[in-house]
Amino acid sequence: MGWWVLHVDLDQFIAAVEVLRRPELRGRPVVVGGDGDPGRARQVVATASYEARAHGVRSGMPLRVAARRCPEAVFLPSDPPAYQAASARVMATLARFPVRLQVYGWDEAFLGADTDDPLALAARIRRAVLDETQLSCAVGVGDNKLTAKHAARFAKPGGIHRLTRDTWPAAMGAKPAADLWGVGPKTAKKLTALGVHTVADLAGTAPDALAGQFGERAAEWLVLSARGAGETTVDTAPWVARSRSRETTFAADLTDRDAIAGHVAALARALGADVVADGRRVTHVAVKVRFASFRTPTRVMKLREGPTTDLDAIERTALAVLDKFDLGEPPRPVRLVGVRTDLEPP
DNA sequence: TCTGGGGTCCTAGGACCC
DNA sequence: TCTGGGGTCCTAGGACCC
Repeated sequence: MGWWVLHVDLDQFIAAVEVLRRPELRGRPVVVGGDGDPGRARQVVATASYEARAHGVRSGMPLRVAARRCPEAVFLPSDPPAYQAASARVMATLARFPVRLQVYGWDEAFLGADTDDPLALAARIRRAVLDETQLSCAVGVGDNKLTAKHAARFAKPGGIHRLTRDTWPAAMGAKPAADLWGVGPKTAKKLTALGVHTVADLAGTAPDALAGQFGERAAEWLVLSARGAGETTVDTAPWVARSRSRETTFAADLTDRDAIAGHVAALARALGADVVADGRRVTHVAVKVRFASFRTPTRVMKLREGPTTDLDAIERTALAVLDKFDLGEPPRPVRLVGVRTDLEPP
C-alpha cells in the first residue's frame, strides 16, 4: 500500500449548482455574480460556465464586460446558501470513503488515502460525486498536496490525472512560474525581474539567490515548490473560522462622514449578530476603507474589555477604529467600507 | 468597460519589559 | 557617560487563495 493525496475539484461549481436547479440553462453560457444585473457598475463575475468562458468571460471580470463579451449569457445573482448546501452534499459523499478528508473551500477537498490503486479510487470518487450530487468534478492524484492540486488542473474538466515528483519536471518545467499554486502576480513579477521565468528556472535556482527579494523562508519554499515538493499531511480537523468579515462596495462613492459611520456601524452589528449566533466571541474589530483612488488602508483594535459577545461593544469599537482613519475634510470619496471581527478560538 | 467578497498566513516595526 | 540583547504584545500591510 502507498500513501496518496487526492485533490477533488468541482467543475465550474457555482454555475453547475445554478444549472442543477434550472435545467433549462444546461449548455448555455451562465454568469453568476453580484445581484445578477450586468447593467450595474461595480459588480464582478463570481463564476462563468464553460460556455461563457468560451466567449472570454472570466471570474473577477466586471459584469458589464462579461455582458459585452457574451450578450447571450444568462446572468444570475450569487446565492451563497445554495452553494454551501451543495458543497455539504459533496463533502458528505467524500466522507463516506475510507480516506482522510480535508475540506478546502466550497468546491475543493484534499483526500489522503492508503491504497495501491489511487486511480481506481479517484474514479470511484468521481462517479460517486456525480451519482449522488449530479455535480462533475476533476480528481488529481499526487504524492503531496501540490502535485495533487496541479494534477487536478490537468484533469479539468471532469477527468482524472496523476502527477508525482517523478513526472513533475516533464509536466511542469516549461510552464511559467506564475502557474504554480501559491505564486501570485507580485511574486511572478519579482521572479521575472530576477530572470526566473519558468518552473524549471525556479527549480534550478539556489534559494540564497532569492532570499534578498523574498526572505529566507519564502525563497526556500518557492524553490521546493518548483521541484514539486509539498505537504503530505491531510488535516481532518474541521475548519474553524479565525475571523469573519463583511464589506460593501457602494454603487456610488460616499463623501459624507455620517453616512460612512452609519454603514460601518450597521456592518459591525450584523457581523456581531452572526458571530454570536455561531457561539463565538470577538477579540478584535478591524475596519477597512477603500477610497476612490483604490488605496485601502485597514485599522484594527483589540477589544478593551477582552473577548465579547456584546453587540454594542462591537459596534462602538468599530466606530472607534473608524476614528483612527484620516478620511480628509471634507471626506475623500469612499467606495467601500468593511468590518472584520477576529474570533477567540472556541 | 475600471477594478467583488470572504478568507488565511506571514513579516516587520514600535512599545514595553527585564 | 548614550548604550546591550531578548522576549512579547500590538498594529499595519502584503500576498495569496477560492
